[in-house]
Amino acid sequence: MSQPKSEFLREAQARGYIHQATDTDGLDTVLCEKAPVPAYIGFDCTADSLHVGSLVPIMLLRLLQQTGHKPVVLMGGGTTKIGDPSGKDGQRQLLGDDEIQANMAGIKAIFRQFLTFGDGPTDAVMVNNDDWLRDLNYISFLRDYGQHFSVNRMLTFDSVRLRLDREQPLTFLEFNYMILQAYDFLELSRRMDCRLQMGGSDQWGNIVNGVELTRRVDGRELFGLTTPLMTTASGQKMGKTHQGAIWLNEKNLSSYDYYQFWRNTEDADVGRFLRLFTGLPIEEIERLEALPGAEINEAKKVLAFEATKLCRGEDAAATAAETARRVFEEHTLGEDLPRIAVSRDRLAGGVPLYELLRETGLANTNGEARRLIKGGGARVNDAKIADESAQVSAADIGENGVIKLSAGKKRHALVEVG
RNA sequence: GGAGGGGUGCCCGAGUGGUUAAAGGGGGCGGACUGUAAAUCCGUUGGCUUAGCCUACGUUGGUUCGAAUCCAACCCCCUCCA
Repeated sequence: MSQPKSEFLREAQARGYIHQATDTDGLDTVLCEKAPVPAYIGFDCTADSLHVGSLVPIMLLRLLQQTGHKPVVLMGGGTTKIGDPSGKDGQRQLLGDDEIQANMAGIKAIFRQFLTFGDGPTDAVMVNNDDWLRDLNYISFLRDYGQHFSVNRMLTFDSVRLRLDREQPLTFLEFNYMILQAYDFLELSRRMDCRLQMGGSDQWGNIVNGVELTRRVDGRELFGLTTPLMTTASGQKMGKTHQGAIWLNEKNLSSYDYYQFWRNTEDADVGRFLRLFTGLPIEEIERLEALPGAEINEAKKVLAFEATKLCRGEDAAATAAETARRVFEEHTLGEDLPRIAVSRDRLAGGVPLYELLRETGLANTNGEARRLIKGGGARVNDAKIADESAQVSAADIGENGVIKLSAGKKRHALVEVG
C-alpha cells in the first residue's frame, strides 16, 4: 500500500493497527473526501466487561474519533443470542435477554473512558443490533438476502471451515451468525451512512460478507479493515494472567493490577504496545523503545501509566504508579494495595496465616495458601514464613497500623484492624 | 432408524479390576537467576478443621473385599449407512 493520505490510515498504519483491509486506496479516498466518516466495530455481550483482548479495536475507534471521524459501537445484543462460531470449538452457551442487557450496561461504561459520546458530528454513538434483528421476518429475510449468500462460499470461511476440518460440530444456528453480521453492516450503512467496519482478524470473513452483501443489494461500496491478533513476543495470547483475564473495568480488576499488567510487559513488546495502547507521539515512542538494557523499565512505566490513564483516568493511573513505586522501589506500602479488615477480637486470638492469605485474595483456597507457605512464597511484614500453620496476631501489626502480607515478590495485600 | 467410535482433573491427553487424587504435556502459582523483562532450571498444582477426612474419571443403578477401569439403562458428541 502506498502512503495513505488520510490521517486515520496513516496513523493506524504507523501504529500497527492494520492487519488486512479490503480496498485501502478506496477507503483512503473516502476518508479524505468526506469529513466525518462513520465506522463501526461490533462487540459481543457475552460478559459484563471486556478485557485487553478487545483493546486494540477500542483503541482503533479512539484513533478514528481523534482523526475527525465518527465511531459507532455496535453492541451485539441480537447476535449474542446466537453466538459467533469464530475461533471456537464448541457451541457457546446461549444467554437470555436479561443477562445480555446487564452485560451491555457494563460494557458501555468502559467505552465512555475511551470515546466521547454525544450528538455532534464526530461524537461516538452506541447502537444495538437487537433493535433491527429482533423483528426480522424469516421468510422475507430469506427472500431478500438469502439469495445473495452462497453456501459454497460460506463453507470456505475460516470460522466455518476450521470447525468442519476439525470435525467439531457447527449448528445451523451458528452458521447463520455470519449472515446476520453481514446484515448488520448493510443496516448501518442504510441507517447512518456507515462506510467502514473494523474488527479483529478473526472477523475478516464476517466483515467481507457485509461488504459484499451491501454491494449486491444496495450497489454501495463499503470497506473493511482488521487488526492483527495480539500475542506477546514470546507467543502467549495477550491478557491472561494469574487471576484470570485482564479486565478493563475497575470492578473486575483494580487499577493497580491493571497498571502492573502493563508494567510487566516483555522487553520485546514495549515499543509495539506503546504504539497500540497509548496516544504518545511516535517520535517519543521511538526514543523510549530504544532505551538500552534495564533502562527499558522507564519505558514500561510510561506504558503502564499511559495505558492506565486511558482506561481508568489520570488519578487512578497516578495512584497506581505511586503504589508501585513505593512497593517495588522503596519496599514500603502503597494505598492501592488490596486490603481487608479484621476485627481486633479475632486478631487477638490469632488467625492462621493461610486464612488471611485467602481472605486477601492472595490465594484462592486455604490449600493454595498452605502450598504457598510451604513453597517459601509467603511473607508477613516482609519476613518469610515457612510454618504452614503459623498464626498472625495483633503483635504483627506494624507502626502504620496494618499487617503486610505477600505472596511471592510481586503480590501484596494489607490487613488492617477494624 | 442401523453400524462403529467416544465422553477423564483448568485445557490437551494416558490409563481397561487394587500401591490411581489418576502418567505426560500445556497453562497457573511459588523458588533460583535478573532489571517488577525474556529464556533457563527447580518445586508445586481437587477441597477441608491436612500424619486424617471428603469429593472426583458423562448420568443412574449393579457386580466385587475393592471399579475411571466389568455389567445394564439413560444422556450427549463424532463418523459411516438409511
